[in-house]
Amino acid sequence: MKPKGFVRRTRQREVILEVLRGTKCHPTADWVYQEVRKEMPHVSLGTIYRNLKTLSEHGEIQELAFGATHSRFDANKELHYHFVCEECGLIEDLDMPVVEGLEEKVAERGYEVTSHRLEFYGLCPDCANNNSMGRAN
Amino acid sequence: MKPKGFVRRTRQREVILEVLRGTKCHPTADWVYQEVRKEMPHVSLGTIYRNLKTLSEHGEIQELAFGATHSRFDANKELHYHFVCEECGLIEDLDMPVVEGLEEKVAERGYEVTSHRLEFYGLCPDCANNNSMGRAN
DNA sequence: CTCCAGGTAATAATTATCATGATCAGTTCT
DNA sequence: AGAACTGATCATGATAATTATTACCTGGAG
Repeated sequence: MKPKGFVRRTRQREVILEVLRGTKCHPTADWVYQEVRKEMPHVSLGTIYRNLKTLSEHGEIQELAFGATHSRFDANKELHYHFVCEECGLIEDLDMPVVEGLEEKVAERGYEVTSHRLEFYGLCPDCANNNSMGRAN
Repeated sequence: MKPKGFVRRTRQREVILEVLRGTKCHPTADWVYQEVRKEMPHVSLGTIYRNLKTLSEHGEIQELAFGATHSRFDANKELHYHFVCEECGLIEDLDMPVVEGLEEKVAERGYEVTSHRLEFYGLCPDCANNNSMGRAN
């Protein structure tokens, strides 16, 4: 969140952004690593982590922490909400409008609000069906 | 979330719950460990983790992941929202009412919603003041 | 006789380190 | 002006180190 001076323009940064923008899923650092390697077999995992952090500090992408285990990244800079399926782990963007007036309500309590996050948990349409009839696994 | 058979009632589990219920902050596993050790110097960190997981699976506590680094736990079982200060790391419960109709809106899209999470990010009242006048650090 | 605690070893994700190589703004040469 | 040179810095790749968490196993309590 703190744009430090200048960001040098490098090939690996470009590829990482490309990869992120080219997917609708919300990949982990390792997934990005595997993808970038297809185009650039010698990238280092450290470079992936370093750039993902840099990019999110500069607001080019969002870093999301759903489980505690690993972060996920999203090239969609706009504020939007997510659904997390507790069965299959799917994470999807929700095409619902941003709830208005939320941040104002919190600001009234003395906080200086810069953003908010909203996530829903449950079963995605697929898992909901498979579960209602006899057991998926 | 899946109550498996029976939970044996042990002293360490009691102390862990006591500790969690006796704080308004949202401690990490390690913090809980330190606290429990004051009363029970021989607890194992593994026991802390095992019980925190068991307790949250049984709905006695909530497990929260704010940053990606480590989980935090909350003895408050009721649905409520949080504020995270990006300056000092403070995490606080917000005493604002649960937003109605949210989960229904998502359910209309085919999902089976069981819960949701809402978090606000920004500066807490203290940090907001220190920052507006000349620099805290 | 099952479940749980302690202790330790093992994983998994992420971050730090460090020598080498790439990138950039300015300067000189033509 | 524009091409080539230069030094300062920032980024990369490879690996080691941390950190948080989980797995394993043996013995003991309910």
